[in-house]
Amino acid sequence: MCLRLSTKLLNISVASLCRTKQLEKAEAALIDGIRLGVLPDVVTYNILITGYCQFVGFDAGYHVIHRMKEAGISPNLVTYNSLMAGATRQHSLACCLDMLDEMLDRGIVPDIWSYNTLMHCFFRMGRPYDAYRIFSEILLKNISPCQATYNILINGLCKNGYIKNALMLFRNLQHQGYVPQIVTYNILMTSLCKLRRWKAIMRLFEEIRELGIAPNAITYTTAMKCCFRSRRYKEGLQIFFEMKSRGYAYDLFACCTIVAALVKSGRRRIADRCIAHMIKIGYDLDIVSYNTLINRHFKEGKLEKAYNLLDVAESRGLDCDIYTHTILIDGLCKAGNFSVAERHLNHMKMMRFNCLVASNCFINGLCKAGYIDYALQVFKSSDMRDSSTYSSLVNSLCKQRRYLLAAQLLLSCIRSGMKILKSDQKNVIQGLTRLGTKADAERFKLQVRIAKLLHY
DNA sequence: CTAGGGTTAG
Repeated sequence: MCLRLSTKLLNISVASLCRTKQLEKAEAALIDGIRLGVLPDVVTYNILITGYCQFVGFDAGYHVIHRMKEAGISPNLVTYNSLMAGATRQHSLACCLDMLDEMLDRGIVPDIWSYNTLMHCFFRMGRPYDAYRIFSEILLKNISPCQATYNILINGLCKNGYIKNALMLFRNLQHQGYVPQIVTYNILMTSLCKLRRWKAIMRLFEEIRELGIAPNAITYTTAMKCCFRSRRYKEGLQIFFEMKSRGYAYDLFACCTIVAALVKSGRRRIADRCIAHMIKIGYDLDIVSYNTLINRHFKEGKLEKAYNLLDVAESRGLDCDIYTHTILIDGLCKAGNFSVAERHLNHMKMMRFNCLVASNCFINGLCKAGYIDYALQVFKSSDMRDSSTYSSLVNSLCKQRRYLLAAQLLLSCIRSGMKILKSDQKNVIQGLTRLGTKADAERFKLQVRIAKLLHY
């Protein structure tokens, strides 16, 4: 009895250490426990597995199974569910399926969480149809879906571009008496933010209040970000103040959101106050935080400071990600150092990063500096483009009054199935008309109309 | 124990 109680205590301590990334201390606690005669049980090992999967990787988590066997403990349902979640976190469908197989081999019957996680994995891999097949399987096997099942489904639909369907599902479920959780609202708000559906987001935000559900830190951060994205800085800051008054001390997520928004809108002094606060609290800064800070220096043209910070991040063992590289390239362009920027862009391509945004920064930078012909050359030699690539080029072509070429580019943008900005279209039409080639303007309008009909 | 938030261009 006494021993069982001790194991429970051991588990609580190991869990809190694992949650806070202190895996070495967790291992030490385990050894201390054994020395005192407190034996770890299957729960202890499951907690360790979750920790290793989260902070080291799936393989490290899976390795714990061997240690369990040495200790004479058999893995259970939770063990495999945790490993499936770990595999999903690092986008390994193969490992996730392996864990399911291994589980079945051992005669363990998968529960709703095994299916939830598998469904989540398919969604994360960009395979919504397979994910949906898992959902059907849940229903066919007569396993009761839980709240999380629907959250994963709604989130997966959103992340795979089926936001309308997700919203429809959400409303249907509500109609059937399903009470959405704050998580569900957070998921929908995040997805609508990407579509810049500010009004729809604020309606959801209101709905949360009407239903009497308490918003959490995630809800506030999301709503705040939505405001900033649609350039409603006042509203965004208001949400930030409300968040503070509700007792949500700002965490790294909120800090990064607000600092990035303040830097973007030129409010550097308030941004610095926020950064100072962030550092005072003593957060363990991660690569996203460093990216935010590095970007802040680049925006002010302080390359030296930015590079120093980059060194600090690397010396702390953090890996630069796609954002770091993109921020660097953008910063170099803003400082007029195009040759180094281009070298870095090529470096990124070699490392097989997705360079669309970085390439847009480069092209946009060239345009802004007046090197439009070079920008066009880069554009033609690359197949990475989206509507904002076209927008940058069209914008600066208009400034140089090269409206015919701008018109051509806009048309090929539409013909590739991408949307164009109304303002760009207006700009080109006005330009063509002003140049006295009214026929060109009329022809362009017609061509746009036809292209839109054919491609939307 | 599993589901939701932050950073890049326009």
